[in-house]
Amino acid sequence: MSTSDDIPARARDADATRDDLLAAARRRFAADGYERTTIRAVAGDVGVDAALVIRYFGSKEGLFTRAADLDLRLPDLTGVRAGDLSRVLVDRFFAVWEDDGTFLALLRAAATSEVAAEAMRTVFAAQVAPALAAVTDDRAPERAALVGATVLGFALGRYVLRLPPLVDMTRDQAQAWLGPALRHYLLD
Amino acid sequence: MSTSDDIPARARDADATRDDLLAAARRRFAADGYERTTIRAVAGDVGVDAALVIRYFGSKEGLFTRAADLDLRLPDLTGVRAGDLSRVLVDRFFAVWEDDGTFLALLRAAATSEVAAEAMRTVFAAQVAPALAAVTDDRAPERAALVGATVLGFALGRYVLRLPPLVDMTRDQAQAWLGPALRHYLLD
DNA sequence: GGTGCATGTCATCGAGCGATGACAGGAGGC
DNA sequence: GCCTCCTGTCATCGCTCGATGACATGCACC
Repeated sequence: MSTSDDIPARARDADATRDDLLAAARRRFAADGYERTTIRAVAGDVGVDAALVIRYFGSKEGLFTRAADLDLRLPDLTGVRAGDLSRVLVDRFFAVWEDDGTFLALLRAAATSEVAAEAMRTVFAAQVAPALAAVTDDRAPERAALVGATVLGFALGRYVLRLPPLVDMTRDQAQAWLGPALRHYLLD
Repeated sequence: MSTSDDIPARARDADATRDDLLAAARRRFAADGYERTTIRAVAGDVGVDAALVIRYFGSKEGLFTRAADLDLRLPDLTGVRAGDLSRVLVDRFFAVWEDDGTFLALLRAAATSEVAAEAMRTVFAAQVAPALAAVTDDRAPERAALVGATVLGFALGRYVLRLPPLVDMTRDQAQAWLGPALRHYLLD
């Protein structure tokens, strides 16, 4: 009896535990934001003691930094025809926002945390602006920022504020609405 | 000596104190977000004991609700020519965002607080959608949400994330960029 | 000029947080 | 079979926060 009803016997594998903690942290940061997310809750989700999180990531901020380390995997836009640009970008948008909580965690946290805001600026400078520079003639940083603001505004409305018209919108409808706006920012 | 070096002798005026507390709360909520704003800090800004805040507003959430009670003062758009619409809206945008911290407080808080998100939804339903319904033929809620997402995205990038290209933009430049996008959302 | 209520203060509680350091236990090397 | 790290736990600290209720103070009114 003492051996048969044990907890599923979590393997003593530090790497796996670290990955589980990062996944749980992303979910919590995305759902609750930075301040309301507690180390105890993240550890509890994984079934581990809170002190272990500190040991692995040093501090709550260290955990967040690792959990919000984010890669948009924007494709190379060189050679993509102007008419297809917005379609590619909106597709990418949904992949990033709906299949993984990382970006939502970063957005929620960025509203109140300067480190998160800085991380967001870095994403723009290192990923968005270079990708868009391949398809614009001039003012690439400005265009990238406007495209980013559009995308972030839509994500804010749909996933954070949950404005009903945006929540109910299908991907195709979003495509149809956002497409012309993105084309304007990229090409006009 | 005991009477000459007193503190400026705050008058015992409950209404004035309440107003001061609300103004201080707006500044704190706008700068720090909901969780990082403490009742003690707000009371300290006004030079008053924290217990008084509870007495006047019941709780931290009560204080926030009152501080974030917000009026966009959108003008009546009936009869405004299509070509002037976006100009009117962007002008209003800057008035709301740069002259008063209320909306910024609401945005920052909405990222992590459900009550704040609900307040934001109410602003859309009660103020933005009706105002825009006067100038659109159909799908007014959808158009209002898209206009709102545009405006919120721009504000997020400029005031919260402080993306350099958006921070450096003049009102006229913002006008020129956002205008066609807003026209698209309103009229296409 | 004293009395009573409105205004504001003080001391304190209980809870939850991040973080620390000492300890336990299992797996692998000799 | 024992020793030794690596992995994870436990007890606890120190702090801050929101909130409460008893107390002090000043103004208005009679």
